[in-house]
Amino acid sequence: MDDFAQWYHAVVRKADMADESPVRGCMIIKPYGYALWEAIQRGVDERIKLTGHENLYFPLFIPMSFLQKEAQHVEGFAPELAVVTVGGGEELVEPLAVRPTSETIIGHTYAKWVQSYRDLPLLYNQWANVVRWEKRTRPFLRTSEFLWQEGHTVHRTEEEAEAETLKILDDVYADFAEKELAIPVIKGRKTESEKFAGALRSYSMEAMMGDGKALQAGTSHNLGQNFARAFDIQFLDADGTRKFAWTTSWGVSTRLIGAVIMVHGDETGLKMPPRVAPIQVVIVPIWRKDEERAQVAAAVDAVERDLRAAGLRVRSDWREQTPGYKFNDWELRGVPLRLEIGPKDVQKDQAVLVRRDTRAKEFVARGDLVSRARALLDEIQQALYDAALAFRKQRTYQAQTFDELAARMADRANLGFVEAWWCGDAQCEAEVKAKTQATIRCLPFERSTGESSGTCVYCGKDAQEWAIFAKAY
RNA sequence: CGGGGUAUAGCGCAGUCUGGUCAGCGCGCCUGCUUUGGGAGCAGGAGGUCCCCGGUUCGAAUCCGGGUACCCCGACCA
Repeated sequence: MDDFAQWYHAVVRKADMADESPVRGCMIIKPYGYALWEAIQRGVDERIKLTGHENLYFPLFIPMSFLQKEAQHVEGFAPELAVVTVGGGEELVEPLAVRPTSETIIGHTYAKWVQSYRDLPLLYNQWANVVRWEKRTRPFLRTSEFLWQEGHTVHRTEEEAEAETLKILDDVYADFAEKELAIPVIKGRKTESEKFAGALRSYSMEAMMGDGKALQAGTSHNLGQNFARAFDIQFLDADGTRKFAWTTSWGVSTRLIGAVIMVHGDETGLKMPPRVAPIQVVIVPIWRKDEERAQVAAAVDAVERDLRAAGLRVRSDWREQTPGYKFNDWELRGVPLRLEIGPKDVQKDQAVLVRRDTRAKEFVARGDLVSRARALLDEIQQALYDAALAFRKQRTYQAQTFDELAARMADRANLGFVEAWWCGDAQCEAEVKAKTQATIRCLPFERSTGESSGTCVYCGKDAQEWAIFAKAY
């Protein structure tokens, strides 16, 4: 794991998650990777709906003029736009941008849908692909085209919009990341320089990867009235006056797949969190002679049926390779539980269960298999979370001075998060970034300090902001 | 967009300096037999625009010129 970047690429390829595409910066998501994405979609979509939102779909193409209506927004996205100028062999009167995100086209439409305070709130979400022309890409972490969901809501008051923004971060994103992906996250507010182009305030959940770098795993933005003003989203309030609405937007993407890989993986390969694992239990049959194969096959079929009936995602591997090959192969793919059945097991009416995370092996009586498998999957889910949290704690430091901060960021082998006071000045933030490559990932809601103020890690002046500095993906 | 590097079989590479048995190796793939509780063995086999264009030469993967693509480092990254 010395070269984390190399390890990451190798795992993505060997675990059969993705393939390279003929188009620069784009990727082909293969079935095993896409199955993980589908599990992510299920978990996130369920929570989005439980919090009162509905799905809809907006077009891929956005008139260029729309993007230009919000000054900061266009400034933020202009460099990475893909633009269509020809359609049907003819030059377009107005070029169409391939959506980098849909605030503008949705804002344009919401202006028509919102007339009265009785129309509010509007709580919609879409699952879509977006395109951002990136200079440097990495599978799942940053690709020119990626899949995501983007929620876009409209509210009557600032308080309501703020509450929505935070609810998504807490009840949808962080809840999903921690309970399903077994990834502990730090929730917090983005600084002015790190916030979404056009937002009033941005919030994010940050996770620590296996190399100590931070990954923004989900963001939620209170857009204030910026887009409402740009697109004229107004409503007649109960008091008879016309007011600009308050909007929010929020998203998680296929980047979460990269997070799963980088948080849980080890020298052997992936470790899929059981709750989202495309395959939770893989059955490897073992036999020598033909009559053994027949007996083993009967046992495997019966076990497979039972596990499936219990709601588990199971696959039996009848490929011609040797058992040893299959063990390694499924460990590389991160399947949480392996179940072996051979002639000896058939005779004893048992099976062998092996955990991917600890490789602990146990013999389980045929009748106890389902309950034992379930229990082990729960244990693995918890163990992955615990290990990730322990790692993050071990790699989280505090710094009083810039020298301490810089030293931490220079220590590659022990890279991690550094917590420190910050005066709030963007200049200090920029200087730290220029000198150490570390950025303020967020101003965490939960502070690991009892003090309410201190001195800025860079300039030494009075500081009220407790910040998390880290190198980021 | 700056600095460096690479391009030869599906993947990873050798060969290039010094032009001529250099179209090669490992893995993978196909066929057969033997195997199978931690990455099997043997035998046979398929697979190439040596990135592209042009030049030098009797002869170019190899030398020269131009182009393209990709990788690494930096800058950028809502």
